[in-house]
Formats: sequence, structure tokens, C-alpha cells
Amino acid sequence: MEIMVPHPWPSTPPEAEAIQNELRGRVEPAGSVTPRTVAGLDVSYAGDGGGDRARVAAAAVVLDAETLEVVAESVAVGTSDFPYVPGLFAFRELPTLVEALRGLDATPDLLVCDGYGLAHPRRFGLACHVGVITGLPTIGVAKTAFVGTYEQPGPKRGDRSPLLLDGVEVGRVLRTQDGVKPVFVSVGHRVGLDEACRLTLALAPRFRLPETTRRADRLSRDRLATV
DNA sequence: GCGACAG
DNA sequence: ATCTTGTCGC
Repeated sequence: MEIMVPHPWPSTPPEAEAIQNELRGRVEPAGSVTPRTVAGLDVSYAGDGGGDRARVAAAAVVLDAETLEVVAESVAVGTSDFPYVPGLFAFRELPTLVEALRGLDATPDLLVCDGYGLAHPRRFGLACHVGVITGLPTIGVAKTAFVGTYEQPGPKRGDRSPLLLDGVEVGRVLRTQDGVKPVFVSVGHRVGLDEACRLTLALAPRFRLPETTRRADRLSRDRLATV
């Protein structure tokens, strides 16, 4: 698919924050989302991923939203030149992730990101950034807590509790399987929170994480091992 | 001021 | 994120 990034890749945190503040106004509200295809995005690191200039592999795997079968996939290798800074996470993974997306034959109807969307210090996490850049509906599904406060949701699949930031629900803590740790769902671009949770559950019929994320994780990891 | 902090 | 042994469960 075609992607036009509306800004240069920053090399320092101040430059990155300025870009987030500029792009944050371009996030669009919920529209009607009934995806036929959904793409999962993920990035793997070689060696000490916490260091700068690490070798990375980014993957985009498109699944049929109904059958969860793989219909397309793309991987890109590169380096992450931006340091890992909580809140500026997008700038570390986006360059390679964009390359992976560009390698897809078809354009997915929805993108599922590994991280947060609006549940972010400046309300502009990775999922929002990917959404604004691609123009596609996006949601973020994170594995651990970042910002906001919440109560532990019930023990069953589907149980949820609001993720609050300054008294506003910026996301939801969602249990995708009975008795397993919940995931953190937040809206990225053009999708509502209720819809984001419904989609996340539909994409995770058997495991904790969405099938989209699991496929992208495996593909990016395998690519690093092969190069 | 100090600590916490998506991947 | 990645580095890692053994261990519990389907």
C-alpha cells in the first residue's frame, strides 16, 4: 500500500514531541468499522533491543477478519536509530513499520498495533500515529500498563474496566481469556472504544493476544533469525 | 525533587 | 524488546 509520511523522522526527543503535538489534531473520531481484513503490526529486535541502533525486523500480517486466515504478509528489516523513550515509542518503530506496510499487496481495513493509542501522555501513542499516517482505522492493544489508573476487571473473557486518565476513559483493560492477564485496549484512529474492544475479542478467540499480533510477532522474529 | 514508564 | 531453566498443563 501507498504511504506518505507527512514529516521527517526526528532524531531527538524534543523534535519528536513537537511532531506529536502537531499530528495529534489529525486523529479522527469513530466511523463505521466492519473490517473484512485486519492487519497486525509488530517489531522484533536483535540482541539488546534496549540499546540504540539495534537491528530490527517489522512485520505486517493481514488476516481475514472472519476466518482469521492469513491473506497477505510483509516484513522489512532495518535499524532503530531513535532511543527507547516511554511516550516516544512510535519514533523507534515507525520507520521500519512503514516499510513493512508499504510492502503489502492490498490495503487492510483495520490495523492492530502493539502498544497504545489515545492512552498516552500527549494522547498520541503509536496506534494514533500509524492511523494518521495511513489514514486507516487503527487500535492499540498493549500487554502492560503505561498511563492511567484502573480497577482489576472480572476473571472471565470479556470482563473489562475503564482505563482512566485525568478522569477521562482513554482506554479499557480487557480480559481476552478466562483467568489470564488482561490486555490494554485503546483507540488509535477512526474507531470507537466499544468497537475496539469488540474487535480485540473477536481477534483473540483462543489466546490472550489478538491473532494479528501473534502472527506479526512470529513473522518479525523469524525474519531476524534468518538474516 | 523522586520514581515510574508502551516495546 | 531481549537474555534464559525448569515446569505446569492441554
